[in-house]
Amino acid sequence: MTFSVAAETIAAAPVSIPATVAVSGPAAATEKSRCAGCAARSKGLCAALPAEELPELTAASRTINLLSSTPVVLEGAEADSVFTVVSGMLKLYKTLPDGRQQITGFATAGDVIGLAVGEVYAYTAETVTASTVCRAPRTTLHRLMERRPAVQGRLLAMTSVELSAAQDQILLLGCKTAVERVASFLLALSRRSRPLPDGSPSVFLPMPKVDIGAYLGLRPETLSRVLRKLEDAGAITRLTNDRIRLDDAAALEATATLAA
Amino acid sequence: MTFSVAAETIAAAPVSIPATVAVSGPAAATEKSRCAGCAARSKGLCAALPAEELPELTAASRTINLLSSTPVVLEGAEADSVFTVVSGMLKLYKTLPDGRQQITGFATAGDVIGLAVGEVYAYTAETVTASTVCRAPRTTLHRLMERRPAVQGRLLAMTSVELSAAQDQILLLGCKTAVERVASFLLALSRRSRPLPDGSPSVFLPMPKVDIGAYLGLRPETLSRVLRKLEDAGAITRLTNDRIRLDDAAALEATATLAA
DNA sequence: AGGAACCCTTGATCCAGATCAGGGCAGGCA
DNA sequence: TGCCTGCCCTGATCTGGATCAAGGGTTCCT
Repeated sequence: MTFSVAAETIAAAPVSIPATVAVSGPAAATEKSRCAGCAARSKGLCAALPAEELPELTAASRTINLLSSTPVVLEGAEADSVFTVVSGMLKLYKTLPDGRQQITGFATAGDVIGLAVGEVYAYTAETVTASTVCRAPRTTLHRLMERRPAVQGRLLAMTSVELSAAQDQILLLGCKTAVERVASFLLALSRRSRPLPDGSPSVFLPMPKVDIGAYLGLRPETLSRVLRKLEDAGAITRLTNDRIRLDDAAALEATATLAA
Repeated sequence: MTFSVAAETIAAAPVSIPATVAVSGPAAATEKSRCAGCAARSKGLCAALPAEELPELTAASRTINLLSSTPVVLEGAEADSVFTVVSGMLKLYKTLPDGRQQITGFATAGDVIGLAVGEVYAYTAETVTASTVCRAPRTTLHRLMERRPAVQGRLLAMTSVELSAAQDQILLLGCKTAVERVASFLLALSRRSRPLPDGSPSVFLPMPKVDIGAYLGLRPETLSRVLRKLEDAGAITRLTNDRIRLDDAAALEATATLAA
């Protein structure tokens, strides 16, 4: 069963899946174009859309509010929809038959989820925090791409950036030690988030430690020990469980052994 | 220094780089369109080109024959050209400051090398065997994409496939054991090569063992031990140093623990 | 308030694969 | 012909991170 069924039939959703909080689709969209006011309008694929395409997209898409730990797409399921993250955070992962999981990435506002090469999704996507996503049929995306080369160009650019990030992750997993992996991860995240009021860079880690470990190819125990070591060395401070301040970014850079 | 300089000025090439054997470009192309008869005409990006675009591409591109162990693009160098592999095999790798190398992939006929997100190449590409590649200016590719959406679509498709492969590699590096990695690698390669005359699948491994190790995140000693274990178990036979026959693909599938 | 279910952290021990070391073989060159 | 340089294989040992085990904190539910 794909999540989309649950999204549209809230009452019938199995209790094992946390309930959708709200859905707004064609029925709820009394305004001319819900997309025009969307928080993700200027991000991801939608940034490549001229205003005149919005009404059709509004008609074809649905905005879905999700609690945390809710699957959005399932690895191996028929890939009939694509999703844009409006807010929140999701984890994308692949699973081996015996249950081992590898997180391939985290998706935030503007990221597109569910693009598939073949007929089925290549990974599972699940919310880490309460999130809002926008679902559109795959066919709508294809039609938009045919009509608007800019959309295809934008998708190519986004895919290329993702590919580059995936190759960086291959380097991390294939070559780097535990400390190097964690330092690289913290620095990469800090580049995408704004610094604290006092100017020092920080990172927000809403996901459990076991997920960060599954992303970095480490066990949560190892992650915990590495963070402690970095904290003892004065490179970071753990402000709360989900917020880390980078006190010595230069030291982190040095231990991250970034690619030339 | 980028390789392109060496390619066009053979006599001036430093001796440390094995010499280019032959170059055919505008000066050598007396025929109407060299591209029309190219071995890679039906592959990769060129497959998306209508015949009427070929003369311009022929005029803008150069075919380059290379000995083995010759760099084609260098990580960090200005990304002014893109290359299509016509024949042979190249390895693509990233390097850490201390010299550790991670091979992110091997490129064969039809593969495109040198696409960059930013201004510089994200990896080094170097021939593993004697190879023929075709070089074109990045601007030519951009012009073709603007004029022919099909080219952009093909590039998007190729990039998406590469991204999917990269995510499989992330799963391999993050989760799998040494035996599982080697079994997955052999099976993946066997799917792309034709079986032996007797019908059994086989793989051709022209690259040194240390390169296969650098691709799988293993030391060559470990790779050697794993291959011996698989051979003792009757799953494979090492016919020559660079050719392995898969005697029991089902057993390999089982040990590869492929993703669901 | 009690307690159940998670997380996170730390300590002790284990092991898969890295590292170190040495020997054999094939191809290239003087 | 004989040396030399890579590459490959195998054995011995080491170690970084996994695994096993246990305690404490927080949140949510009853």
